Amino acid sequence: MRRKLTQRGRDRRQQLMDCAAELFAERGYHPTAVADIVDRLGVGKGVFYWYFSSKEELLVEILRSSHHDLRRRQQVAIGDEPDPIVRIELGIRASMTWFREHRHFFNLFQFAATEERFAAVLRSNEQVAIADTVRHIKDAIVEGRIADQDPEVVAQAVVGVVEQLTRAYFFERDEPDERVANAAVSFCLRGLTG
Amino acid sequence: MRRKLTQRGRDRRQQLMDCAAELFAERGYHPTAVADIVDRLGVGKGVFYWYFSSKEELLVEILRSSHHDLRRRQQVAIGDEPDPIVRIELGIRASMTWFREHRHFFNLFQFAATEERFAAVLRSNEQVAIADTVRHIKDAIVEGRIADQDPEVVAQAVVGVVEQLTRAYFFERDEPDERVANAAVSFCLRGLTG
Amino acid sequence: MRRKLTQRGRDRRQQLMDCAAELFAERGYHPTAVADIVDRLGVGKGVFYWYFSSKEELLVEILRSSHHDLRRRQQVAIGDEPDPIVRIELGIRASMTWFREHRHFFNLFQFAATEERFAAVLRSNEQVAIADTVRHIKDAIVEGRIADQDPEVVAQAVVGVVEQLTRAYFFERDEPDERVANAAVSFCLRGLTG
Amino acid sequence: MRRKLTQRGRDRRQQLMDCAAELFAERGYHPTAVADIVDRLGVGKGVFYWYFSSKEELLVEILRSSHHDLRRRQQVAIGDEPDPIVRIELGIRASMTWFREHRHFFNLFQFAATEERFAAVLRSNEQVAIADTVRHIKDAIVEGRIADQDPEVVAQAVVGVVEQLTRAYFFERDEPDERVANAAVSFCLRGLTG
DNA sequence: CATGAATGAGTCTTCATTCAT
DNA sequence: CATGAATGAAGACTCATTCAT
Repeated sequence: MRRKLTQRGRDRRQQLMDCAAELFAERGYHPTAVADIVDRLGVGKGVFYWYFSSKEELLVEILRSSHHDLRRRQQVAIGDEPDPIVRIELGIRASMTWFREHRHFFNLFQFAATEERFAAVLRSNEQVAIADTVRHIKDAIVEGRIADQDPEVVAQAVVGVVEQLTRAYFFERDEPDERVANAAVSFCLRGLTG
Repeated sequence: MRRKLTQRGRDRRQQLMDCAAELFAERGYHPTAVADIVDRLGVGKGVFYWYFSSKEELLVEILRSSHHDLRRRQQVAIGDEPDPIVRIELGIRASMTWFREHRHFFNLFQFAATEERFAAVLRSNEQVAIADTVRHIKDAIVEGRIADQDPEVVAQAVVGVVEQLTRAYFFERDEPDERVANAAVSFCLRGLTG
Repeated sequence: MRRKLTQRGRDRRQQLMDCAAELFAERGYHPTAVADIVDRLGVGKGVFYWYFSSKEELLVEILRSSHHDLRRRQQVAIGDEPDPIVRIELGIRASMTWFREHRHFFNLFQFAATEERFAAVLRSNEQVAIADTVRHIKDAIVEGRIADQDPEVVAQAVVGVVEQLTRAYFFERDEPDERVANAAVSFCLRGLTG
Repeated sequence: MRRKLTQRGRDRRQQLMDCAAELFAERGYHPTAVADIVDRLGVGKGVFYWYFSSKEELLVEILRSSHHDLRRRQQVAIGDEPDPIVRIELGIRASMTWFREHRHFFNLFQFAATEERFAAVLRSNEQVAIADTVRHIKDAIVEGRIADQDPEVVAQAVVGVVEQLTRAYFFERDEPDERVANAAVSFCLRGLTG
């Protein structure tokens, strides 16, 4: 399903992905029919299959591209900050901000984790995310800023905190950013440094 | 669909729930057909609809009953331990052990969170779990064992750490219990106490 | 798709096959939708998939079972006739009679030959038919009734004559049996004996 | 859809027909999409509809033009041979050679016979072929070379033998020409002459 | 002439649910 | 209680055909 696309083609493809991501997040992947997606865009069903070979492929693409986007955001936020602890903090805040602006992806990732064919994509995304954090943690250990511990395990713990607080406070209720982000940062940093 | 069941009836019902939970966890809720469930048990479709009024109700029941079971396990583990910090630790360890033995529920909870009709059940489950932890945290704050902070936020953080580490190390790889549980406990306690 | 069927079930299955065979023969396999078949029987679409796992499987079953039927007819006609030449003649006449009564299968076989997945079934059917004829021819050769020649090749020639005359005179026009059957028999016997 | 075509246009058109004939023969008419045809030639869909008004028309054209080709071959082979029996023999051999070199058409003719809209074309083709043979047979009867019999019926029989042997030995197995062609000829001539 | 894009009716197939026996 | 059978709406996907560029 690699096709040479004109600009118009690339735009359409993106429209489909955006629209689908929203619907998937709202109603769930399975309850959303391909017809729902194309109807919302006001195009024929054929359009969908011109750009994606299946509904499954579509979700995989969404998963991949959104992860790219999140990661780009983190890297921008971190810039070339020299202090590893601060880098972790900036990463946490950037992630929370991104999720708040893209809440639909949160649900989508959650769902993707539950079916093997999608979970595989998710795992490869998560590996990248963990590796990024691990790098900062290792730096911090080397600099003696935090205790010597398995960097991967604590990286996972940090991810867990961020995801849970994001879900609990941003989506289910509608809390102001700051307080929760601060709490996440301080819990994690204390967890890391002891 | 409240029926008076004989003992045999209650057993059948439980069989259906167990079997369905496994299948749902393996393949996902939607990809699992009612036919798959009854086929695995070698019974007719009528049996299913004798005990449950719909596939949806079945999942709701599974969600409720498994949460009950998890909570019972936590309470047994905690017993009447007087130290709130220790109670938190025991709760964390009990949860991780339970999930390790019931990994299929993990996936199931994850999925349930993604469709509103099930998410409601999950939220009410989670509220209970958070409330339990919050109680210990408040006690610890009162006793001056940990800093004064929003107990609910940190309770959520604890849940996030437990879930993420469980998923990452128990299911995706196959790590020995102890090391990960220890890491979870120490990260959380440091996060709490600073 | 092996299912234990009640008598009612077996009847339904047969109804579906008969009805489908007619439609396939009239309009062609592809142009006939599964919906056309079940509509004609006045049943729901699910019924079809209760008995056959796919439209493809249905045609394969039709092919197999109709060939069985034709062969049974030949065997009945031949009985225990001792003269191999007469056996060949009886076989030719029985085949032509059967085809005349089941003209729809003729078309169906013809179509089946054009798509590999069905052609395979057809080939295995045809092998049986050829083997039957070959047996009589060999007997005739042994008895010195016909010249020594490759029995399989002439068996194929006989089949070709029968099929072509059947098609040309029974279906496209509507000739009285006798004359054409006689012509087929005499052409073939002369072809065999020289 | 009669267009004045440049030389380049005529070539394109022929390319499309050749390519389509191959695909139709390999996979069948219905399973072959117009997209498959143009893809194989590396052109856009517009090209196809420039030269043919529909997929159906394309097959009809293929049928017609291939029959023309086969007939031309027979006429060349027969030349001005004076002996009608030899003319029949030469016709049989030419047909078998042509089919061997154009096996894809064999399948195609077979399919075309199964759907009325194409069968009509085929019938008119076949009438011509039968008429050709009938002419030779009549000549042979007049010359007293073969018995007086319905020339059309035996012409059909001859066609049947040729087609069946061609299919059975040239396509399904891969026999050397000569032996099978000889067998066809001698079976037919014996069938004719008695 | 040619292409990428679009259309949308039509196809096969699935599945939650119901029901006669 | 249990089963084999049936229902039919709904879903994913296809494809002949058309059209703007």
